[in-house]
Amino acid sequence: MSGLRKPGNVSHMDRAEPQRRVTIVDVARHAGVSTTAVSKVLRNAYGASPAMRAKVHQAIEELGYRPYAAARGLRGQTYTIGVMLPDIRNPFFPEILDGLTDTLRDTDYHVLLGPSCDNEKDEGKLTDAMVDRGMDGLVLIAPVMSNARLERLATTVPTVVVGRHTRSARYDTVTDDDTVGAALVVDHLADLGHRRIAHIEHHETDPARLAEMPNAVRADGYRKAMAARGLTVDIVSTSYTQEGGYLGAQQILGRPERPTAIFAGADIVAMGVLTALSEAGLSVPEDISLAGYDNTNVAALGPISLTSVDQAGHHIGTDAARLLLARIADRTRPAAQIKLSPKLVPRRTTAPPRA
Amino acid sequence: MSGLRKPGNVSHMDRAEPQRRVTIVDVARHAGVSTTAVSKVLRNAYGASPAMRAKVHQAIEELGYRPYAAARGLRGQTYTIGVMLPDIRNPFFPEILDGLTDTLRDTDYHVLLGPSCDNEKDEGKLTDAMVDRGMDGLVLIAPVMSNARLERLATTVPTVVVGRHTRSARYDTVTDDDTVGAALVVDHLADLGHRRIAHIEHHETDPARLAEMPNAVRADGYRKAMAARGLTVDIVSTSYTQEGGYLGAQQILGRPERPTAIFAGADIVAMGVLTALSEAGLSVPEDISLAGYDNTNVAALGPISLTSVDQAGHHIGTDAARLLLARIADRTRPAAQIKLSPKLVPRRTTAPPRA
DNA sequence: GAATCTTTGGGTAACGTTGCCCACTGAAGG
DNA sequence: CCTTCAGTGGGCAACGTTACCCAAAGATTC
Repeated sequence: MSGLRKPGNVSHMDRAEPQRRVTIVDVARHAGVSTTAVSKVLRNAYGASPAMRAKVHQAIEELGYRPYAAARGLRGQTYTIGVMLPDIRNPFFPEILDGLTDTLRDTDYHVLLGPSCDNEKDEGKLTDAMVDRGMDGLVLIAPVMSNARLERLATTVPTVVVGRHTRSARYDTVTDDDTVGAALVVDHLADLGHRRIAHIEHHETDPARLAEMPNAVRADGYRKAMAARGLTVDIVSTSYTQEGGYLGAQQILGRPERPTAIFAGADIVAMGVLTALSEAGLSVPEDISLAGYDNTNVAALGPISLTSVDQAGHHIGTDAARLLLARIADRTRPAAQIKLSPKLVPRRTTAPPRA
Repeated sequence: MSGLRKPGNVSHMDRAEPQRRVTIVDVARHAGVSTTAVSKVLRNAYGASPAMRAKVHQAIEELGYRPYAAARGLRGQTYTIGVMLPDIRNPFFPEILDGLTDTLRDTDYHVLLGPSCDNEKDEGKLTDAMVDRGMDGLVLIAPVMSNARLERLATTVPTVVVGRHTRSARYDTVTDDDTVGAALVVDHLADLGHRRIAHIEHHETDPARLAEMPNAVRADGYRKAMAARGLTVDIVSTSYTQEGGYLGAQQILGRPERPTAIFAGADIVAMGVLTALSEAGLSVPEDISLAGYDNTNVAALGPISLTSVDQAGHHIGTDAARLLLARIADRTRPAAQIKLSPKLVPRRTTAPPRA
């Protein structure tokens, strides 16, 4: 009525909810072809001529069309990878995540992360939620759920398990040799002259998981390495968190005979230990040596400079992504087990014990 | 053939892909009612008698039915909340996340997190992906995208913006007063006797964002507080990462006249600063004072004991969740702006300058 | 006792996409 | 000239769920 209309992008900003989503039907109409044709172009399936492809691509461009993943899900694919991890605060996991996203960046897949879940119930809820959302593949980092459940899950959706020392025909695994890693630390400390080396582990009671979870295997590696050196095992069970480290250290310091070195099962645990030691007025490594595990960024921090074990998180992530893509492409392929080797990174928190 | 069959849960473990998902149709048949009825019970909608509810619930139980969120998405709801954050390594964000998940725990909603995205392009991809997956609501933490895009996004899907100092009729916001927070630090240092106080900020050039992004507002608060004290502003621009802190500190130390205090715009930045200082053989706070921002767990760590500014991340998270739920329930409700106040937490990294 | 509500239940058409099929064309092969 | 076939395009029925209807029956009102 009142003069010329502007191309419409102004008016739609002022209305409450004017925009209906652009669908494949709109694209088809705009390009003057069938929806089937558009779908074929989208999935670059067989049966679309170059001319057709061009027409459709132009229409997609002009309309700003994006396929609706929720609808695709109903047909079987959502182009979504779900990642589950035990604790978002543990700085080791971002490394793995970076490896995953770097590898997945130039595929059609998107990565979505669940919030931290450190127990079987939360894991169940999260994996259910991911399956219910039609995710195409799952990466489970150090899951604690039962093997039966893991098998069942992997039968439902392509799955890669990271960190847990299991072997299954249904899912692939990427692990780092935690037995060797623990031995690296024990040997390092023993070589420095330490005899009383305590270990703070993440508590684990389930007999099945005792042989499988990275924390349990690490503790077992410690046990074996200590035994091989003829040293007495001294384990405190808390959790792989900063608080776990703090409490574990307090427990250790409360004893009549204090160890000369502490091997924390994870860097984040070592952080808590540092707080407890500092509160107790003990200095590292003069009064007590400390080693962590994971070689996270924090370990390299100047004032901390924590001796740790590197397990190449980024590499773990890229391997996991590759395995998952392969499994999505062919669900019947034989399951692969990738096992990586850890390296010791000595820093300033470990030194010979005071004479 | 060979003896009795076990109740079937063994055999299905051995086949490749036997399980078809239990659908609403199966439940309806099993309960002897219509699918409509089941749907009503699921959504506890009007028009289902108590007897009917009981029957359906029992069938759901017996069949182990879970609604397929991907299919629900096609009808409008996925019961999924998407969270976008700039950097998963920044220990401040897990606090917000905990607040979110705690509040959402006993609702039907699930939280899914995008991988870190620190630039406009990644943000665009992630938010598109979330919209395409039919998410019911989005929480954007310190997004850098343009205001126009933010408006458009919020028109498409219920959105809460955290940290960014914008006001819009389309989305709610939760922010902390960064101007005050910066002043708290400057005043604290100035009161201790410091005159040369440098600030490491997250680089920001876009004029629109200069007034909106928490980092920019923090820098501006620093500027104003310094001016109010008659002190000379000294800003180094890097990023809110550990590396940014490291590089920023190196830049500061390379100058002819060294400041007596550094105000890092985030705790994670302060961590990098600590490394650089330690490498330069400088001790904190004897040679130089250091303050961070966010009061993360690491700041409280014994050997670090970083003076910082607390902005109650958990509280921010619960507020954001509540606002989002309210907006999902009523998309036309007036937009709310919640502004929280920061508190200074003095620790051992700040002290009077050497005389 | 007729008219009007309220309660309870179900039928059905979407939502946006894809995979299976079939139809048509023109070229190659006998 | 008739068959075969690859290439190209489209019709259509799902996928699992929900919202909008309408129908039947019982309860209430005048």
